[in-house]
Amino acid sequence: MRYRPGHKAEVHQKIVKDASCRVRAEGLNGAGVAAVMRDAGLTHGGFYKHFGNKDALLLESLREAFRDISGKLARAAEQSHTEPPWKAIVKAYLSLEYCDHADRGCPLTTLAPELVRVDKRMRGQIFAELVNYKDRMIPFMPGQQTADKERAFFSIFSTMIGAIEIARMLPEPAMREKVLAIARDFLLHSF
Amino acid sequence: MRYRPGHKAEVHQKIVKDASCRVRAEGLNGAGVAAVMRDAGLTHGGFYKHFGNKDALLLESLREAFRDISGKLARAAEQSHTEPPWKAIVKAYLSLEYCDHADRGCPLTTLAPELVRVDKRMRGQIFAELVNYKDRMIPFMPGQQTADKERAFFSIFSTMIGAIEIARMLPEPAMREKVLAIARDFLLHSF
DNA sequence: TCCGTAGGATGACCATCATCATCCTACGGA
DNA sequence: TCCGTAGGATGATGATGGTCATCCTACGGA
Repeated sequence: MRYRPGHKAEVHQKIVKDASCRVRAEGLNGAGVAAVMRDAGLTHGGFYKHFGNKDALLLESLREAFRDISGKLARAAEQSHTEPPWKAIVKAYLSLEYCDHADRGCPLTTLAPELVRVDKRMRGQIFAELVNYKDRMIPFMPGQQTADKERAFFSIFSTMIGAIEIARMLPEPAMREKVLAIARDFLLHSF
Repeated sequence: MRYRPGHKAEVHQKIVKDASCRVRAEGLNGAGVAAVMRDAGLTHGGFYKHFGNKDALLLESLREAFRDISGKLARAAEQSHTEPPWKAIVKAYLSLEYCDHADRGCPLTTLAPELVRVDKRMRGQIFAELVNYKDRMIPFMPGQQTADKERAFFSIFSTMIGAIEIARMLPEPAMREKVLAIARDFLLHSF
């Protein structure tokens, strides 16, 4: 073989990671085949040696995005010893950092409305990722019983997603930070 | 002239209304020139007799969408005599009706992430629409001073937008209604 | 009656994009 | 040394979509 073993897997992972950023930064069809391959230093033609079709890449890059953000949030929650884990998650999620760098943040804040419109086959897979995300966050949520935690999850994440989306529409950092702060205060005093 | 006076204005309005539904239902590039003109019973060629370019239509259809939803919400608020107006708004916004018919609902729930990515020129115009929307809703918000009402606006609308987006990703009506109910209860007991 | 014109239709152009057939190349095994 | 092949490159194809030049048509005014 021309390349050492494992090389293809590495390239594959690089493509997926790049695509997961692109898709979060520019939307579902910001991750065109040519653009994604260029990011990886390749040309568009080799794409189909790695993926059956574009949807396959889309699904993998979404999975990567969910894995990425849920990992980051879980880490923030676990490293917080002075306050409840859910508060650490709220503070991390509603930071200017994630607001201004969509490509590192939660895919729901950039893609939720678009994900509703993909074809049914893939919507099932995406739904599974969402359930996964929720299950990964539930242990950190406030409340005693699982039902309480689940209610908290939906309330908290709804607010955070909406707040980030509104903030991103505002032209000045100070305005964005203000909206984020309002949502943070609202949530932190609500449970 | 071939048509009675006012005919062109009527057709123009019809195109804009159709586009405002299409854009909410299928995203910014679901409102292609050909599709929008077909909706109006015309062919794609006549488009440029009505609009300078596609962005002009986009802007007009967004304006129409904001006008549409803020009118509906204001009406709901004003017709509510047994409860505070903001509660009527929350119940209307978080109804299965608007959840399942994106084309009649708030453009932010379908378009917010996409609007962040349009070119800078138009982003300014869109920001103005957002401010307009807020100013139209502020009088109905809970709180004494304007600052309180503004904080309430951002908290309430963040939660509502996020809740609708999450609900729309769920495959079954019962699941969607559950998420909407959670967000409703959360908001209605928060102010 | 007939001409000018507004509103719309036809058709073409160009760009972008997903997809894929085909070609190229350099390494490992024989 | 040399051949088979995996990984990637080139380039073509068809679809879609925005844009616009040009054509068509029927009404109002003279």
